[in-house]
Amino acid sequence: MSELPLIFAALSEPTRFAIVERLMAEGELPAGAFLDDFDISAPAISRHLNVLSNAGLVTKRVNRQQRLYSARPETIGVVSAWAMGHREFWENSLKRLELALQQEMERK
Amino acid sequence: MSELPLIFAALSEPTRFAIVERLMAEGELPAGAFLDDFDISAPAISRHLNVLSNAGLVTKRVNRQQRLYSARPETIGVVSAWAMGHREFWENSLKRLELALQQEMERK
DNA sequence: CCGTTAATTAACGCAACCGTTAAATTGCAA
DNA sequence: TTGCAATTTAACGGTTGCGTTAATTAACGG
Repeated sequence: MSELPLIFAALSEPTRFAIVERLMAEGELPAGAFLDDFDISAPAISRHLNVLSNAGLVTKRVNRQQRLYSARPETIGVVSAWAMGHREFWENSLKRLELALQQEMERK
Repeated sequence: MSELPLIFAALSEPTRFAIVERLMAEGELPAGAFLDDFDISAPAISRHLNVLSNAGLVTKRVNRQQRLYSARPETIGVVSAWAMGHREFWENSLKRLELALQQEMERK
């Protein structure tokens, strides 16, 4: 029984993906902080945050009128652990990918 | 422009996730190889393989009557690279997770 | 050729997903 | 208590996703 499909489902929605990225970069933020990032209503944001919470990707903390959300490192770690578990499968390809990127950088 | 949500969407479906896992473990397999793994029809399998192909997770090769599918290391590498790009965010948590797992193993 | 095997495409139904607006909840502040 | 601010819940509608069966394509084997 793997929770990965649930995690992937939560991250498959571009708005939710962006929310998680921002939370990882900036740390704890109130729900309202995402209203300016996307052209969707507050209820839509709220539901996205709830989906992320159900997948274990964020936690909620109440402070005064605000609901403060944070990304959960453990769950991002689960994704990482899955990828690392298949490292032998993709590592050669990734080396080539990194090399290509590096050469691309140097060429500029 | 990130292709990650598309990749995550493809992996969010348990059947597709299992298909990718098997292809990574066993290498190239014909479409029919997955018929016994799940309780769904051949057309359903075919559509799942097409979704995986559109996300860049598998490639198709024709040989006689068979369509042989393989997992694409580069795309798994993209997921890995994303997780590694946020390593500083989750690494401490992952260490604790590994430690807990290790202690769990030793306790048995 | 003919029948079988392997797989896909077509057509359809149902459930889930994601958006909206309106209403409800909760805390704060005048 | 009145009202505002922050967020969620309720109710509804359109689109997408995933399954089915039936039909089609393509290649092989007698």
